[in-house]
Amino acid sequence: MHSLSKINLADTAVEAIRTEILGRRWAVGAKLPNEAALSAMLSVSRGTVREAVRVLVSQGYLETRQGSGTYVVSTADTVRPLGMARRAGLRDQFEARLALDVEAARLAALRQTPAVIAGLRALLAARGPYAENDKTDFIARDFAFHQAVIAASRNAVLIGMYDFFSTLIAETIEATLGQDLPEPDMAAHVAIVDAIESGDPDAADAAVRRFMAPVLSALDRLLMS
Amino acid sequence: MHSLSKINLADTAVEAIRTEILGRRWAVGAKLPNEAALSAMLSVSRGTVREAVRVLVSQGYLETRQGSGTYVVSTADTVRPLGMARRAGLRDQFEARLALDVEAARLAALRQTPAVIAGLRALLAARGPYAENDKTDFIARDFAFHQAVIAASRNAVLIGMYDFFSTLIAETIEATLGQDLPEPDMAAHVAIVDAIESGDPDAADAAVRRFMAPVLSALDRLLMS
DNA sequence: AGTCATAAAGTCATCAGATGACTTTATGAC
DNA sequence: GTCATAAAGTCATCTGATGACTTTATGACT
Repeated sequence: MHSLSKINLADTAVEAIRTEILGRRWAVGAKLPNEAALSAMLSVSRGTVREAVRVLVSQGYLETRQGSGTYVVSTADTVRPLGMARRAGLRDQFEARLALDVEAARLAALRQTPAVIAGLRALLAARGPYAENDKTDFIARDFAFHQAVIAASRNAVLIGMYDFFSTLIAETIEATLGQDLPEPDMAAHVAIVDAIESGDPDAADAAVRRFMAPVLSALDRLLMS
Repeated sequence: MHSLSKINLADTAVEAIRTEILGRRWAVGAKLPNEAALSAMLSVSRGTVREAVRVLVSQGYLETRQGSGTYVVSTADTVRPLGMARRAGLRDQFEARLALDVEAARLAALRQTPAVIAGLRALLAARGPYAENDKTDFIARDFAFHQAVIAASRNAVLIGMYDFFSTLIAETIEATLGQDLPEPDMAAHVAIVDAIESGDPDAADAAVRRFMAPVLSALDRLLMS
């Protein structure tokens, strides 16, 4: 329970600047005071200001142009959403991933081609049934299949976010559950591909939800106990 | 089209370290070399190493403990997903937000209470019909309603991500479209609340999709031209 | 031997100053 | 009025130093 009492200067500077941006006091397109001025305003060294600014650049708020200055490029908060996701409960994380999964499957159905379907079936064949002895590899092959389903949506945003949530969920399970969740059988996997191939987004939607339902139930039981 | 030729040292350092983490060469829980060693390994100054490390801390990969060292805490890539979202097309952004919107509405239906429904209707009443003269305020009130719908899902991840995408989409429209998208009428808004109140997730799902369909069509027409 | 306070070493946090690279603005000749 | 050039402004990076905090080693004491 680390309260906010022990916070370092650079993070304080980040929050101070972020607050100015989110409060629209430095609007999009505006130029920030130079490093020396910020240093004086925040009463920290220039090095600390640079660390803070670089963090905000990496988060998409600012842009620095050597020789010119530092500018606000966006007020969209990229950090809170996924930072929040990191600290959220497993149930919330699953629900978010399911949202992406379902929408990706719908789009995949609308945009499916024979080549993509063939690729999915090939991945499913390579995945094979579960075997106790090569658990790590099996998980990797299984993940490759699911990634390919998302990729079939041809939506870069969904693809990127799905990757993030998958990794995050794996880590959260490792850290909090200490137990595996049930893995749907081959028939459930095939049903998703079939639904996408049919070109019917509602069918794809339903297939994914049927796929995930038992996993969510198992999760709820584990979180109860 | 800014190629990778002109990249600064700190970003290079960030990528170098991130690659090590993502490649599992520094596993979760592992301790990184100290700043002086990293400085030598990457052939950059300690200050530059600190900027890189702080970026990775802000992205959730690392954790620094004063007096102890720097440790890997996660391999989940938080920066690519939303960074990708930022550079993605408006269509992709809309589809991602729709995914969140639909799932949130489903959960809201499952978890609805009379108090929440009353709150939604109050927001809708306060929002009122569109009036040309107070466009800015109207948009704020409209956004407050939609936020409340998402909040009714009681899923922190969905709430955070929805905020992000809403801001992002607004900025992308401003930057690329230079034209507003059609705003669904009051009936469409009421339909969402009614569906949530009914407690039927499928109805809520459908209401949101009906709500968004004309907006997406208009977007496609604009992107075509 | 075991315990425990203390010292020492290791590491991050922060500051100060300096130089280089790049961009923007001002200057002045033509 | 145009345009090459100089000057000023600003970020990028390096070097060196000090402080704060944590971990480990030491050694006295029981």
